[in-house]
Amino acid sequence: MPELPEVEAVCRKLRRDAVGALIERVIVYRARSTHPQHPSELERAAGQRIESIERRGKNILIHLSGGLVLRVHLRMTGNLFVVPDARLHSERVRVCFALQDGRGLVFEDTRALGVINLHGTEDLDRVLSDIGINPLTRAFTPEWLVQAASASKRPAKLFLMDQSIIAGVGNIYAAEALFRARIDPRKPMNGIRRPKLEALHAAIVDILRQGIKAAVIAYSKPGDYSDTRFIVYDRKDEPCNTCGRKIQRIVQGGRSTYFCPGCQC
DNA sequence: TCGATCCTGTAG
DNA sequence: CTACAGGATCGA
Repeated sequence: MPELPEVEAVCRKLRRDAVGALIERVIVYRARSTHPQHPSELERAAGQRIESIERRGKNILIHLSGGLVLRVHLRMTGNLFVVPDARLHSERVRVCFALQDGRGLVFEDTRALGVINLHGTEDLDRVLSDIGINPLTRAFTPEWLVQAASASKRPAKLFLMDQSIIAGVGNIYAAEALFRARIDPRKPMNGIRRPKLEALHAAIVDILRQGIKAAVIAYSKPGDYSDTRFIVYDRKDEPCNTCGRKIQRIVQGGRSTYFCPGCQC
């Protein structure tokens, strides 16, 4: 489920629902979800108030009183939201923060690959020191991308998905941005010419912004948010909207890459 | 730079 | 049954 746009949607909802709430009790149902910390570490959040919500790439940072920060990574199937009654939630909930008003902030995660940790402000910086540029800030310019590209000979798709370069782009939006910019996902980054990189820059920003809009709407409704269709992602053997050739699926870095062999060459 | 690994669920 | 899933980390 979550790449930058979906994580951003989760954060916006939490700002509305969770900020100001007092954490009364922490219940860890699945010890490994706090890896590498011991579940008891999380219990230090009890008695603290939720002051603000921040997003760094795909990380959700919940700033608490007392200088503590909860860091949540949703990985593949995680979700984080407030339920009206802390005692009533699904069996997929790995951690529950019981709030003083009776509600619950729950970390739900079907595949249980997600992680939730508690940090002091010092070691938070250390944990996040490897995070790349925020593609939705003014620092992310075409010039920045040209520079970064010149320093990497990795295939374009893997470059985009590297969280230490650009923070937040994942498998779907990488594929979509490359299609929009008509770049072959296998092409070494340092071999892509400036006009293409400028197009890629615009595509990344556009697609993420549009993704946030869609995700905010999807997350505001109950139920299923996986009904969105994409231009190339998950469209193996379907005809390209632009040229009609069949979308191809290849594997890069152990992940599926979808692209149009006609448009992206 | 691979491949395995952490997990559960769904589609074919 | 197998393949694959919107992520990241680890060791070879």
